[in-house]
Amino acid sequence: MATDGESPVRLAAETWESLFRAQVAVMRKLQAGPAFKKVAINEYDVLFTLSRCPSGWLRLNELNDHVLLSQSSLSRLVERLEKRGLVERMAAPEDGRGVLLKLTDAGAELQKDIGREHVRDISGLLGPALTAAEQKELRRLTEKLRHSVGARH
Amino acid sequence: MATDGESPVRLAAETWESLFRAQVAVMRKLQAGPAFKKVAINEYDVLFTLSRCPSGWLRLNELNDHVLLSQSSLSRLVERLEKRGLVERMAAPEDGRGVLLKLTDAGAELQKDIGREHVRDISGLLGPALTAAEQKELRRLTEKLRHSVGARH
DNA sequence: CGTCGATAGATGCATATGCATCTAAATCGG
DNA sequence: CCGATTTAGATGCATATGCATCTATCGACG
Repeated sequence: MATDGESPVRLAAETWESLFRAQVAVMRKLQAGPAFKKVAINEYDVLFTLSRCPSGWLRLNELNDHVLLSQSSLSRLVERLEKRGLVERMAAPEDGRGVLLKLTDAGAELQKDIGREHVRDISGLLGPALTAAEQKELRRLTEKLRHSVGARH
Repeated sequence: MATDGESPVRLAAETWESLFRAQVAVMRKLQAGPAFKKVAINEYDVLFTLSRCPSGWLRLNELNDHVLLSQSSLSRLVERLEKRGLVERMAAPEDGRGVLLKLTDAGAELQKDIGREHVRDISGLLGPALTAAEQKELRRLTEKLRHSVGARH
């Protein structure tokens, strides 16, 4: 009946704590980069997500699942991006309540510019920290975690 | 000269993306719990960090390294906690500029209450998602990442 | 010592965020 | 088909956040 000296609950708490702190540490560095003088990190996240969207158009509520922001905050964030000419709104054709979003050309270009720098910064932080195999394993574990958590509706 | 079809830079970006999204997904669930009606998650984080501090007292600037908040925001967050009687301030004895922080009894009790529930929620999210071995590996990798990132002055 | 640059925190001010609520459109039940 | 419920998004309002700046202290150096 010997245990490994650590309860499952405690292990989960420590794992989350460690994941969270790592995220804070990396995020701090990334936010400090010069790219995020032009757009806040949440705003960039929206531009990035739109850039990955195959059809180009994305519903506001789908976007909201992706981002750590309340519905109202996202609504206003998008309003700001629209005022800056970075995104375009359109009423959803199949749902009169819905709003579709798309990057403008200026938005797509800005995303690419910042994205390039951002990716370089990320690589500069993760590269020296973890081997390629470790990064792959970390990616696998966090994907698994995300899908499991997201699955419980 | 065959590669595995993925550049190091791209791998790092995907790894970070995955880590970040997992953090968002988990954080969303945790924030929705009833515990965080009483204190915001950042506020809880401060109470938690103070509760782990061996001497009980912690410098404000050390606390700031831990939390994803600007110096001024932390200053005001602590001010709020003090007004609510959850923490106590003291001038640092060895540094006339510094401020030391400590939980009050009420603060310690609140932290424990919320902490219990929080840990249960975390366990409920990570437990079904990852095996114990996977959690340990995730903890190891994120610790390694954090230390590497934090190390660069 | 006295001056100068650096560091710890606090504060004014503009902006971002979240909660509660509102409107409009879709969906459900009879 | 109509009223009731649910869902998507917008908005008023209070609060939280960040940037720039200010004050006070520390530490280095002449």
